Amino acid sequence: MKVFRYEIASEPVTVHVPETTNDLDEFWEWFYQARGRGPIAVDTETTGLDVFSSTFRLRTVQFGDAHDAWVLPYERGGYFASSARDALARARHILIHNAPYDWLVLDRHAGIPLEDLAPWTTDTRVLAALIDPRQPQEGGIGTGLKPLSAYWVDPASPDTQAGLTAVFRSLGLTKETGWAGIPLEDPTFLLYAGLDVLLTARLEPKLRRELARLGVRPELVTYEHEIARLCAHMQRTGLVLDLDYTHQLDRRLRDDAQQYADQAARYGVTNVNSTAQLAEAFVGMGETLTERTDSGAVKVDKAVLSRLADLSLQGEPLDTRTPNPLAVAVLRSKRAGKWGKAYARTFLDTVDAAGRVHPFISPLAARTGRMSITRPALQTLPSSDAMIRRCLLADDGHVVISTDFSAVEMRVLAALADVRRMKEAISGGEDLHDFTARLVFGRNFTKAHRKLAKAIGFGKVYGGGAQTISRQSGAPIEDVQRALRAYDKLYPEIRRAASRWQREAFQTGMVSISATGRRLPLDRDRTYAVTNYMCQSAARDVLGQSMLNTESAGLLEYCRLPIHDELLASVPKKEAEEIAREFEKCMTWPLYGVPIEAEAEIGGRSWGSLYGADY
DNA sequence: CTTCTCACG
DNA sequence: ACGTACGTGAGAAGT
Repeated sequence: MKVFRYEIASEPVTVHVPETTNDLDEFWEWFYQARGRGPIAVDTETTGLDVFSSTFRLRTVQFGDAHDAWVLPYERGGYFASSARDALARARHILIHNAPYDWLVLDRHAGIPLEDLAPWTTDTRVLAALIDPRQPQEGGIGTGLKPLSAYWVDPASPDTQAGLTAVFRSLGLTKETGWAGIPLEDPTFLLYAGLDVLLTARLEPKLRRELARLGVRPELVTYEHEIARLCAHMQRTGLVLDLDYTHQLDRRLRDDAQQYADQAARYGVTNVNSTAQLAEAFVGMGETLTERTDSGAVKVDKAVLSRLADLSLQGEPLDTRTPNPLAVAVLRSKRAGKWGKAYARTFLDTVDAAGRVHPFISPLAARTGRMSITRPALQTLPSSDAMIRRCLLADDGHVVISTDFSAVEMRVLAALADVRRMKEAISGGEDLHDFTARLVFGRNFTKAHRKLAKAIGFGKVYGGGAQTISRQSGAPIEDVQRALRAYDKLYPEIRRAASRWQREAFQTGMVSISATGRRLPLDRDRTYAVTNYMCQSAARDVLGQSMLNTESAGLLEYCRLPIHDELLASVPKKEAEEIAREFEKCMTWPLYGVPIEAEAEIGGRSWGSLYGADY
């Protein structure tokens, strides 16, 4: 047995590393005693983050409480691996920091199903995010184990990740190769592996106490763990990648980017992504660039380039001037380059051996509680063109279904601010922006009137003023100001609620979301954003509740991605109609008496089929 | 590491 | 006193 002694918060702690079968008997003795005393912290060390790649390996599984950690060398197999598996199966209450990752590691590489582990897990990262969702750069503690431990457990707690990176370097390894390459006997590796569970075990009671002190409802904590499990479930399922098409697309985009870069080079631009070079070249061609960025540099973005290229932002010819050929080439090269690299290439880089991509779905990523999806960022695929979404497919024999909420943030606003006439309009089934336009501009309102009514609705939800609404919608500022006054008269509850919320936020530095009891920190100099925090966060919880409804209805196996106001699914072709109605039912329910409604769209085999692609 | 740009809801 | 559009992830350049 290897034994390391260390000190956390002035208390001695011990890290045990079993080396023989006899050592494992000692582990089991500790395990049963510890299980009787309370929860057991669990962590894993692995070869990397790419859980679904064929080269991924599970190296160690750690167990611990506040004083003892046990690092089981899973990689050695045999009794070491089976002990880790048995202990996980017999644990009653498990603490994990960032559980979705370890759930999926243990599910895929230790044969412990997510379904068996998740119900027994408390995720300290979830607890921390409910206390303060802000990242360090936003003034929060962050949700990493290191900063949380430093704040709640021991200011001197070691940065185990940074410490290991140093060890990697001394062994001639890098941050990328270190996790796979470091010998299983390395003392720093083993010590730090043990410290992570000791810190997690000590973090949990502190976070629990703080949640109680803040009055956070236990139901919210439970709800967030359920949502985390559903997200992990979707991540495990993943989406089928059309490999042939994606390879072809990857090549085509690379060729396009190169071809248009070559065109740009004829005008002296060697790098289409260099705004400085572009600015210089355009000035040399006699163009005038007036816009500046925040830091005072010449702004050369898509809007500027499109104007020079005589194109609308959607890429349609405007016929207002002679198109600048450099601007046209740069727009095309940049788009092809980015779409190729960020999407097509990332799909191919992350696809597993079975041909599926498994994006990281982070259930509590944004400070409003919104979920985020990374690697690949499937929430941000281009929607103006089906070419990228066309890469992703429903399962064999399935079709895609996308079920969207209808104007969910406006409905949430109507519910939270109790907006009488808005609620009447929604309940009456009338299109909300039509309704608003009719009451503000009269019976014969035009399309432009509806557009302005919609823009004002957005302005309310985002906390914007007349100037921004005017800029965004293109309507003259006077018209916007007049319409805003009429809007406030029509829906007086919005302004009243907004100032009430702002006052609260200013006094407490906090926004509290009534539906779930979530609390969000808001800077005192940004209280204008309070309405957005309310709407965005409550809408996220509407999606969360709807996801739980889909599980209750037996639809979880079909769910693929949550996209803020939409659930993407893959369902058997023959049952698509029926299942689509089921999804709509799960996502249609009243929030404080306001109907939240959703509409399902059935596509073909590829996600792109919902965006105009044939297949 | 910061800035700029661009994709989404 | 006044008004402020919100929230993300990601690539590339430049410091």
